[in-house]
Amino acid sequence: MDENIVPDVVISRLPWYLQTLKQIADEGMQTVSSSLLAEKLGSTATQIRRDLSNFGGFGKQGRGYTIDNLIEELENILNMDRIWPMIIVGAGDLGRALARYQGFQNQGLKVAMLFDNAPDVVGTLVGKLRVKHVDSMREEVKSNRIKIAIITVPANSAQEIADLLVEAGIQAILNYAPVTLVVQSSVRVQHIDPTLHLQRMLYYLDEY
Amino acid sequence: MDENIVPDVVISRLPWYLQTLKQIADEGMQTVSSSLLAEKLGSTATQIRRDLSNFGGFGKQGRGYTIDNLIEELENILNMDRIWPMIIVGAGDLGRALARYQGFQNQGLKVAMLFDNAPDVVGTLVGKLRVKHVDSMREEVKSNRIKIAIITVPANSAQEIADLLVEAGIQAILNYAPVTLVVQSSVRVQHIDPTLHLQRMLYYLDEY
DNA sequence: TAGATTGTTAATCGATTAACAATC
DNA sequence: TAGATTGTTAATCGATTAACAATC
Repeated sequence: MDENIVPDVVISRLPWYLQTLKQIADEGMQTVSSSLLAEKLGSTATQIRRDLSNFGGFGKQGRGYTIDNLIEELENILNMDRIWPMIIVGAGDLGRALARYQGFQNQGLKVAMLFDNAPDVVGTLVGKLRVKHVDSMREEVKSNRIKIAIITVPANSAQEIADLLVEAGIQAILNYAPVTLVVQSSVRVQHIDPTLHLQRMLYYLDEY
Repeated sequence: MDENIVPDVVISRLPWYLQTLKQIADEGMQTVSSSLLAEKLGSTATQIRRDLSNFGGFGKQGRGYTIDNLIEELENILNMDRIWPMIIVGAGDLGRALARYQGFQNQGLKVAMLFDNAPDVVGTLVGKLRVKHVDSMREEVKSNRIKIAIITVPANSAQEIADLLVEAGIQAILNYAPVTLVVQSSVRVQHIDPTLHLQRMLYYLDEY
């Protein structure tokens, strides 16, 4: 009973499927075949079917998938049956933009608190959130059992913040600081760095 | 003469290596072994050596790699020997944050222009850039031979903007809109979507 | 020279794709 | 029923890892 582990590559594609399914639903469709979905995603029908089959048979032969049903199944798989409170650490341009971001709505996610350490920033209002001091962060994370943190502090303090967060019980980190964070393997880290994404594409650019 | 194609997985790791090498250089070190670098990256020595060997032998047996030299080699491979001008489309919270972002400095990248279509935004100043109207975008991209665009417009207009950009000659798109863009295969797209990254981690979270 | 570490080959592992019987 | 499309098995493809001779 331990070879039922679903590969992380598969997991990483589920939110992507979900996003496009919701879009198709908005367009008023009721069902999709794996091949239609593949077309919208720039993926392949076989891969989608194989990915989904890790979790059960959600489709019907000859008919495809009921969109609303598949959306619900994916949301359950991804633990989106509740709203996960998140904290943002760093109330700079990016941290504030993320605090105001509307895109987390209906995605099982919600920014609950925003922290910084600059005296002139702490106490100011960002959207509906008042910036709290980092000194209170450990306690807030613990007592509210918060599991997810978004780091938008400068590169040189990101690791320190990450250590503090992990110690306080954070299990998932979305890191916007341009450094590779080192954490214990039970903690998930996703690194978003525009520079890295752009440089990766630079390689393929024609000279002019 | 066509089986010298380096896999994209390898290319995607080079900016990551570069980032950490620069960091190590800042700490005053002169050389690194693949195993030390691997440790800093949470990668493996073998993978680093194999990745680099796609481009030549940059190290010396028994000694490792000269950091400055390896940085230079990677920068050349990634076409970072010049500064690539980029445009940002969408001057919302995120677009403005990116326009002011200092992290593109010394990375071969520079935000050259910022576009929007809202009358009350066009003409305003963001950092040192004045927001231009989207109507002039096609012409600006063409005449300045700009190859890279960052899209931060709402989901429902992202595909339309992408089509326009590709037609104007853009070859690389960093997409922050929460939709999968469909473009011809000669154009590179990287999708940055905090929701997708977060949901991917949700799967692994403990219940409480 | 002896020790360390590279670059590379061969072995392993894992992920994608093709194909098709099952079935709506 | 006939046609369409799933879920799954087996084949292929590609990427990672192990191991070691070459060499600084």
